[in-house]
Amino acid sequence: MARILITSALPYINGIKHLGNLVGSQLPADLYARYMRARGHEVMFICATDEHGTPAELAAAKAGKAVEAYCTEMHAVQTELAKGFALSFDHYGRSSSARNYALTQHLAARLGAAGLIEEVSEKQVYSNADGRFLPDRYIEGTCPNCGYERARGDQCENCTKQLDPTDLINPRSAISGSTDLEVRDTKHLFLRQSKLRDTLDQWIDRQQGWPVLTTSIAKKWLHDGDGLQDRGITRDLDWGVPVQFDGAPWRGMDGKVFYVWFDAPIEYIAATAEWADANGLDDAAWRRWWRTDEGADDVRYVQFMGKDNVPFHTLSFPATLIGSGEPWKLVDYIKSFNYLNYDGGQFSTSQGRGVFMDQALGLLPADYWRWWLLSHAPENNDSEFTWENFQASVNKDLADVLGNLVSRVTKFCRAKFGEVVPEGGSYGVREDQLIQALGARLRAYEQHMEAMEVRKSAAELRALWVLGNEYLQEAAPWSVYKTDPDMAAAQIRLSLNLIRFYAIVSQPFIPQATSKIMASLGCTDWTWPSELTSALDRLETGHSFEVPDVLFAKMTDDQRQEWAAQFAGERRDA
RNA sequence: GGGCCUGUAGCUCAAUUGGUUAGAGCAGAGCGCUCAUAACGCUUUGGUUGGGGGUUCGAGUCCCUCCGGGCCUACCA
Repeated sequence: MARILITSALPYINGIKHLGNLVGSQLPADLYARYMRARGHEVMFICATDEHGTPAELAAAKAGKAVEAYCTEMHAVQTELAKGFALSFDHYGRSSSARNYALTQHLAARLGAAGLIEEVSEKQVYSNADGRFLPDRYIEGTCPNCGYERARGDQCENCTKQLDPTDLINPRSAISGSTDLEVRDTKHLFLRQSKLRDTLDQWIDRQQGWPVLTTSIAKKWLHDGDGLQDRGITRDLDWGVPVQFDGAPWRGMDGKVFYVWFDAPIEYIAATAEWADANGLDDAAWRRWWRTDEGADDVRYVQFMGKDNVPFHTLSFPATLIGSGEPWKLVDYIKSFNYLNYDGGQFSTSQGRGVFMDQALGLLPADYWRWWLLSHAPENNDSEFTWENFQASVNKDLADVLGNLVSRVTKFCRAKFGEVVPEGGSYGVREDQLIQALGARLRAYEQHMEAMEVRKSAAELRALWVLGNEYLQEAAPWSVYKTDPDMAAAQIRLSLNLIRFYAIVSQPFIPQATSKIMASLGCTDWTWPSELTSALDRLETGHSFEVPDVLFAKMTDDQRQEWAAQFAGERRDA
C-alpha cells in the first residue's frame, strides 16, 4: 500500500467554473484519487478555492458585497458543485484560511532569511477614482502601434504587441473608465527565483516521463532570454495575506498583501492542515504528507492542472519550497492538460460562453458529464465539446453499452428465475474465455489508470463493458433456457457477477451510477477484483437483488437542440 | 517577432518512440438475435497519414520547406 498525495489546481473564486476548468484539473484528479483508493492505497486528495487577487475584489464589488463575505458565499457554492460532480476531496479548503496566512508568512520569512527576497521600488499606475493600483491589464487605451482603442496595458489584443501601460494613448481604468490616473512609486518584494535557476533546472531534468507539455513550458521559462526572472510576490491590495507581520524580515510593507500566485500553491499544504483541524487531528497528521523529515519521504505527490498553471507549479512553487531550506515534499509528477473548447470557440468565464458546472448539473446527472469529459480529456491537444458528440457518446457508451447490459441481464433473470442469483449449472469453456479476456483488459485498464492516461483508460473500460455484451450474445441464455435452464442459470449467475465487476471498476469514472448498481445488487463489497475468478463468484446462489431503474436515460434529439440553442450565447445571470 | 504543441477514415482519436498489410469507437451498408433503454452481436465500405522535397534497406514517426489549427511569451488567475 502506497501513500499518494493528490492536488488539483485551485479553482478561482470569482464565479462558477465551466466544464473546461473542470476537466483540466479537478475531474482527472478525482478519477485518479478514486482509482488509487479503490486499489487500497492511502490517498490524500486536496483542493481549495483560490480567493485572493484583483478579480476577486472586483467580482465582490460588482456583487455589492464585502470581499470576504463574497468569497465565503462563493466557496459554499463551489463546495456544493464539487459535491454535485462527486469530486471526492478529502478536504476542500480556502486560500484565505488562517492556516494559509500563517504558512505563507512563515515561508516568506524563511525565504527572506535565506536571502531570496529582494525589495524593489517600482512605478505603477494608480487610479484615484478606483482608489487602487491597477494591474497592467486593467488599464485600457489606444495602442500606439496599431491604433486599436481597447488595447490593454500589458498587450494589444489586436496587433499582439507587448505594451507598457505608459505606452497607451488616452489611458483609462478598465474598471471605472476613469482617466484620473497617475504613476506612483511603490515598493514590492521579489522572489529571487533566478538564484535557484540551476537547482530548478536540474530538478526538472531528473523527472522521468512528465508530459511534454509540462517540461517544455518549464524549460522555456528557465532558458528563454535571460533565463528565469525574479518575480514580484506582493501586491497593493486589501484582500490577501498581509506582507507585514510579526517577525517579518522587512519593514514598511504595511497595507500590502502577497501575490495570489505566491499563496495559492502554499494552500495545498495549508488545506491539508485544515483537513487535520476539521478532523480533530494533530499537526503530525498533516505533516506526514508534506514534511520529508516527518514521514512524507514515501509519499508520491501528483498534481493536476491546466497548462496555464504549469509555470507556477514547475518553478515558483518549487522555488518557494526549496528556497525555504526546509524539507517540504516536492511534486513527483505533474499531469497537465490542454484546453477544452466549446463548439468552435473557447469556454469563457468572463464572457459566459459555454456550459458551467451549475448549468450542467441542471441538465443531466454528473456521470454523463464525467464520462464525456474524461473520455475526451484534452491530453495531447485542445479538444472540443459539441452537443452532437456529447449526445452520441453518452447515449452509446453509457445507455447502450453499459446501462442496457445491466438492464437486459437483471430483467431476464427476474423473468425466468426471480430477483435472486439463480442456482444450477456450471461454467464452461465460454465462461473461461470471458474471464480470460476480462483479465487481459483489466490489466490494460489498470496500467492506463496508473499512468494517468485518461482517454485510454476510458476506452479500455468501455471495451470491458463490450465484452459483457459479446458474451451474452454468444451465450444467449434466453435461447439456452428453453432446453437447459441450469446452463442458462449459470450464464446469468456469471452475468450478474459481471455487472458487479463493472460497477467496481467503473466507479472512478461514474461513481453515482455504480453506486446505484451496487445498491440494486444488494452488495457493499467494493474490493478491487484482482482475483477475477473469485470476484466473479462474489454474488452467491440465492443472493437477492432488485432490478434497477434505467441507469442512463438517453439524451433525446429535442434536448440536444434545445440545449444547443440555450447555450449558444452568453449566460444570462453571469 | 520568439518558443512549444498539433494536422492520420465523414467525425473523435490510436499506432509499443524508425520496422510486416496504418488501427479502434461513432456515423454508413449488409446479416443475425429477440433477453434488453429501437438495445446487442457478426460482417463490411471508408486513408497518397495537410502539400512538396530529403535521409534510410524501411518514414505517420527523423530532417528541410510551404500551408492550416492551438497555446505560451512572466502585472488576470
